[in-house]
Amino acid sequence: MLKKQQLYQQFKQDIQLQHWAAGQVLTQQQLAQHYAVSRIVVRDAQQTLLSEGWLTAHGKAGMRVPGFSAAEAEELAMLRLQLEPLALTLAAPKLNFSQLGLAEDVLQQMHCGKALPPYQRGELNWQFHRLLYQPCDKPHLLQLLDQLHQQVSRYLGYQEHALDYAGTSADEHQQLLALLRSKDTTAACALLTAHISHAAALLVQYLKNKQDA
Amino acid sequence: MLKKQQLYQQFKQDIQLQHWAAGQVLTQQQLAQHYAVSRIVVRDAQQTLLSEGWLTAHGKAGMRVPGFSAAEAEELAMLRLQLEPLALTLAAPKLNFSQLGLAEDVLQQMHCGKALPPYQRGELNWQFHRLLYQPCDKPHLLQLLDQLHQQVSRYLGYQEHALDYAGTSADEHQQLLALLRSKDTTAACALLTAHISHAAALLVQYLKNKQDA
DNA sequence: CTAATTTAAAATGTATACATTTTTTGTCAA
DNA sequence: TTGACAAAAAATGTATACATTTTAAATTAG
Repeated sequence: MLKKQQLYQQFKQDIQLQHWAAGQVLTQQQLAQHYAVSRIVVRDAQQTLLSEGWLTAHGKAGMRVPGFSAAEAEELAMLRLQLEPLALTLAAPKLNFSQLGLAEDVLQQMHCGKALPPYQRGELNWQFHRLLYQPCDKPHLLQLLDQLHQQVSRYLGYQEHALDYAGTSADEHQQLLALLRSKDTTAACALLTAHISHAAALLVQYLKNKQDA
Repeated sequence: MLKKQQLYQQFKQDIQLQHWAAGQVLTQQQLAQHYAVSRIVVRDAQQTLLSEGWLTAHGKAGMRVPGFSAAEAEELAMLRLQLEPLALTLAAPKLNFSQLGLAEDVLQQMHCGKALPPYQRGELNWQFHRLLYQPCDKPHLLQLLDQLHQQVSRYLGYQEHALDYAGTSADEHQQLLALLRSKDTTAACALLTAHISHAAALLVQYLKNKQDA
């Protein structure tokens, strides 16, 4: 596999697991040495991670590991609420049973085996949602959603530790599939909206508490 | 100035002016030679342009200059309509007169001097809108909008040649400012929606005609 | 002691050279 | 002729070396 991609994944995962502290400033050389690759490889991965929000620019030299805030979590939820129901509305009429089957497979992977690491859980969760939106056939919309979920997944470490949300989330996912199978697009979108709001509210609440302490 | 940024701007502009034909496949070496820089510089610019949609991937080697389609123009308009009124709603209450003044300055630059090249006209147009949205204080929303307008600006060459829209557009911009000055957020959003729809409809119509011919 | 300027160190930008992968070309057998 | 396979060409990935820019430190003037 390409070193650039290896580093990209490893580094992203390390940020999510908070092996690099929020606020810390990192240099290309530091990372090149730490991960035992040349600076070129770091530069390539860096640019991608910057554009995806896993890193933020820090003056002209260095990149900063971004922190977490309730305000940001709230904004991301707002944007999801603005775009995901739209995607589902467009996609629902075109969803066939084989696609719903794929989504169900992902769901099973997600909830049967216990104790998945956060990055894997987040990956599967987005795979599930993505499969439902895919048939909307709007590449730019799907790309924006991919980006948003990159951001959201930064917070998944928190959700994992703080919230006992897995059970409710599983139920909501199953209900969503049932509504889509019965072609009740309106109800599916309403449920999706509630699903996103619910998850976001818990996360925001947790972050606010943590902020006070 | 950094060569990477020089190349980034020059190349983007060349694509917009269709000096590189849509569908054409370009290699790093080709571009490095053509623009007289090293491949490293091309790689850096390439990655940015890929993530912004000015180029698309083409297998494992080479990058393709993307084409234009009515469907894509329609999708971009849909996304603008979904996000820009939201941004304006959030920003309008916080807009002060000095900010509105800045916007008016941009408008003057845009419509007084005649015959601006397309990339400059597009830049100013987005500067105007961006100034109005800025106070919403939602970095991710603003970032998504920046991206969307990168895409839209790819089409600006067409708008320039095909549509005699400048007059109407100028009027709508002035009206929008007036409504914002009088703190009529609702009306401003309605006008913004009409403004985006109007411009998009003309562009889509033009592209559909061209597609038939 | 503060602030400004100079100097050294460190970090990033860029070019070149080499390695690996991918694409194309050409050959041969069915 | 067609298709599979092998070899050559071309393109991208990666490392190293050097240039430029940026940051930090040190020095000196006020």
